[in-house]
Amino acid sequence: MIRTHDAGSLRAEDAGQTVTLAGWVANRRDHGGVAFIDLREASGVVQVVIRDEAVAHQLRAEYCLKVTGEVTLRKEGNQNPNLATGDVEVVASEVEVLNASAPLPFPISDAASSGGEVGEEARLKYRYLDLRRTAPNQALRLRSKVNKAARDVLDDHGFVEVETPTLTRSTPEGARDFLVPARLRPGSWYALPQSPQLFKQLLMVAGMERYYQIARCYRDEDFRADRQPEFTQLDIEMSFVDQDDVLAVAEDVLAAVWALVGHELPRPLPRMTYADAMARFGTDKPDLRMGLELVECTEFFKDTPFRVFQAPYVGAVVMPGGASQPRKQLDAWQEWAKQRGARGLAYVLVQEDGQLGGPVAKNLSETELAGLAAHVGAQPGDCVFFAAGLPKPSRALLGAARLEIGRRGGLIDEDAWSFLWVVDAPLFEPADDATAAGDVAVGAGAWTAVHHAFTSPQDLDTFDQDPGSALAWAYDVVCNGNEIGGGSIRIHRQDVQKRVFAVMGLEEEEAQEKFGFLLDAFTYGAPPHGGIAFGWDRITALLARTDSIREVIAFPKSGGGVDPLTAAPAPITAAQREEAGVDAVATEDLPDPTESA
RNA sequence: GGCCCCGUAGCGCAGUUGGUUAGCGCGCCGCCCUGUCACGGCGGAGGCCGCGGGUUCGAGUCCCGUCGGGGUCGCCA
Repeated sequence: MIRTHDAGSLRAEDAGQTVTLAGWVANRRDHGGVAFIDLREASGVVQVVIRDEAVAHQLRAEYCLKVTGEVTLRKEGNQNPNLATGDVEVVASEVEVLNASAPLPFPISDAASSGGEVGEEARLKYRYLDLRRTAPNQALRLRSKVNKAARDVLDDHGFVEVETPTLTRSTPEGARDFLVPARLRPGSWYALPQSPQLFKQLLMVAGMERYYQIARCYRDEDFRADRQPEFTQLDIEMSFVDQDDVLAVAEDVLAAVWALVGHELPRPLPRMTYADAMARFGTDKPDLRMGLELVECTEFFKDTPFRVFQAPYVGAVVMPGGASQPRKQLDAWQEWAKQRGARGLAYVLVQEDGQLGGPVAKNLSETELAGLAAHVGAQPGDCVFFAAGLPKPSRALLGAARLEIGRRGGLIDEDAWSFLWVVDAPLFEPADDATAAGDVAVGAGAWTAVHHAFTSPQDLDTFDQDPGSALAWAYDVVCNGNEIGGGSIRIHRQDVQKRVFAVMGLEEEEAQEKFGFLLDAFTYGAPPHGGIAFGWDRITALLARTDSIREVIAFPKSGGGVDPLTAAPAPITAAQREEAGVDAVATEDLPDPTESA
């Protein structure tokens, strides 16, 4: 090693030692005859005193230096309490410039960051400089610790870490695949895995019994703040388990990683059924850092004269203190609702005298006016928002309104951690729901899998008699309103799998074509198994207290899937096209799985 | 794909109702400075106002288009 000591480790008791340090110039204060350098490296910062003006004068920010000198106690009054090393300084006897630095595109030193936050575009283009800065650097170090914590837990539980292919076969489920041309088989393509789902099930057939992997996954979809084209899951699968076993291991992992930020997970984590979550919070990932539940009003309005409320579902959410909003703000709520695809957001204002105001009130009956505030739990001064129509979209709107109310009203405790399991998810949803929404429905039947096609029904005897109300052994874990993991107990019996495919209208031949290798594997004594996958980027972002997963990814991509640093993706040469076989004409077109008869 | 916001010096931003030479802070360059730690002082350089078109006597400013970035809805089993 070039250095003998870590700069950030020097303390008063090191005084008198001669040390050699190596690091970067974080800051320089040149006084002519004496100059001070804040030398920064991974362990921290220490002040270096340089008395040779000729040496000090040429130094600039982010020069990479080797410094030899004596650790000395700072004179009384010269200590810097803001620095861990603030009681000492290193008086340089020799300074070697290991490498000079060009002028920086943006400030790196924390002290120099007075000119405001650096834009993300600039940061990502020079990510290697961005990562020299304290906060981004710490985020990656945290991620490393998170990985280790999870590995330690799983290792203790006898898990085997297995790597699965990233060049694999396109399967028709889920998102759009990233495709890679196969040079040796012109016209054929690999797909990058959307998750290791099929492989981890094969590993259960293979007798690994307990598998995990910090797995990179690829989905070619439009981006969001919480989405990258490549992202990471902590993927887990276990044999001979039921739901409680998987949940227990998952809680062990979560407890270990949250312990890194000093939070003790309340175990066991609370559980809520999917139906409950939807009814009470309008979402399958409720944020329980605030109260304020949706109130079911369908029954209350069953004889209503108000046409809008003569609907299969009417629900409400109360905005505390919302009655005093100016008209302009109430109009803004309408705009907000319209942007989410709703017609609007009906509201009633509970005046201080208990009378109901707002445009909706005059459409309601005497009885309704009399009982409404009590039914929804509104106090004088509150505003009550309503949604009416089909249950699912209406609840979704109210659920979103609930969160918006929480944000605007500061009702969310930003320091809190709220975890819960959402269990008992439905096995199927109506396929036209999914297709109407643009989903790629697997199979041509009336039903499509909510989780995925290999998720086990809870009741193996009756699930196909009434698919709409069949429950699955499927579970999601939610933290502060984010789905941070989800999984299921899988189907391990071929007859059950066939019946599930049948409900989804998937012909046997078609199923064989698409998942034949998995179905074949299951014929050889596949064990009962199940697992879970955690959204590792989101979990790390939560732990780092940052909103964007880009902050915890070393080299993230920006909006259009572009890496601002390497400028990938990039055009290829004609020779590359030719060699890769990109333009090879397929001998026969495969049928489009989205076009169903 | 829809909607919203943002593109002005290396970075962060201001720029009035359309008006003459586009500013501020930080950074950068030069000189000075022996106890600073957001050091300080003096001087200086640096702009196709994202790009293209239009309106106008005149556009950073208004209009249309386009590109890039961020957010959001759709989408993401």
